[in-house]
Amino acid sequence: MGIKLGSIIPARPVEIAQLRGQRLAVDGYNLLYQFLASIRQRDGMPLADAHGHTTSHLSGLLFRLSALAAEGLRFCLIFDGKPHALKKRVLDERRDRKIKAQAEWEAALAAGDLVKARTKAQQTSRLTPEMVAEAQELLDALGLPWVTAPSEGEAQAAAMMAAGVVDAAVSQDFDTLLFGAPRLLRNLTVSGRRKLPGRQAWVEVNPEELTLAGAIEATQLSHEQLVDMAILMGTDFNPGIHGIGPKKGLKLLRELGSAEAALAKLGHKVDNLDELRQLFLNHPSVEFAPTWGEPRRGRVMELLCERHGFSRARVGTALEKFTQPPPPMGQQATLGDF
DNA sequence: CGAATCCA
DNA sequence: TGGATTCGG
Repeated sequence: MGIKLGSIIPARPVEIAQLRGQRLAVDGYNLLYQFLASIRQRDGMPLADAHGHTTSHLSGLLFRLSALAAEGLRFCLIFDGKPHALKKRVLDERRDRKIKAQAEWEAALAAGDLVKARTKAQQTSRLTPEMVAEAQELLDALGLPWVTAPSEGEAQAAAMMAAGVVDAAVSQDFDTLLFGAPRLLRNLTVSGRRKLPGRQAWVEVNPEELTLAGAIEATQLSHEQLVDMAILMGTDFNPGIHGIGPKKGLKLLRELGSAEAALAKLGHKVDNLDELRQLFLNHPSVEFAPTWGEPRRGRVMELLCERHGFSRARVGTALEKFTQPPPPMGQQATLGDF
């Protein structure tokens, strides 16, 4: 899930139109998980085909990527590889939360509380290897490149940006910046206003851009010091110091300059400090230069329509968006322009 | 979630 | 017509 850095790192809103022509490295699990959690029916069940196989992730992937491809954005998906042994604690916690949510979902359904049921159902979301494999098959059929990282996908995306083969990383997690990605896009969706499942409430979710340079300027900390601050707060690889969040973490690093100094002052010890630092500053990655191709209509139709019962008309409309030229730059044409 | 549809 | 609601699989 990553680190809570939203309060101390500046974000600037970006328009989709400003991203035309850019190559974006998307955190694949992050994206599929969001679809799996959010594309659900009122009782909380995900979309499924006639055989009961979940299709929310495929629906989300096709319609999100086609809508953004129509705006001229190009995507490369990055999937996590083998998690580091130190991530076990986080993964175990995640699994336990899902088991608990499963029971609460069933209880809410039995009590007839559909709103609560949906919320709990979302928390049970689990991406299976089959779902990931089918999403990758869809990407192949769409002509979109993807790569599996040796370990953390966010580090792979950062390395690809450094190599100049993509222009930005797309993820909800701030960790991407700690892995050294110069530029991170969050909330990259099509529509702005989003209704909360509860009741009469909406939230604005607009795409925003964060940069490592912006984080460094705002905090007056180096990249290495930002990593030290995160280690004090707790990361996916270490539990952190109880009571240290973004505010105190920033203050400590500003005043003392390093995790060692901060730990000494707090009377705490982190045995594997250097190993933790290296996980962010020198994470393994592979060389990968993405290339983009045309969608193979037959393959997409076979996968989505024949195998999973998607509407041929809806899939056809989505496919056209990959080949249609993007609208011209600048403000949208209105009737007044004619 | 995005697309399609509904309706003041 | 566009904001709210429902559908999709």
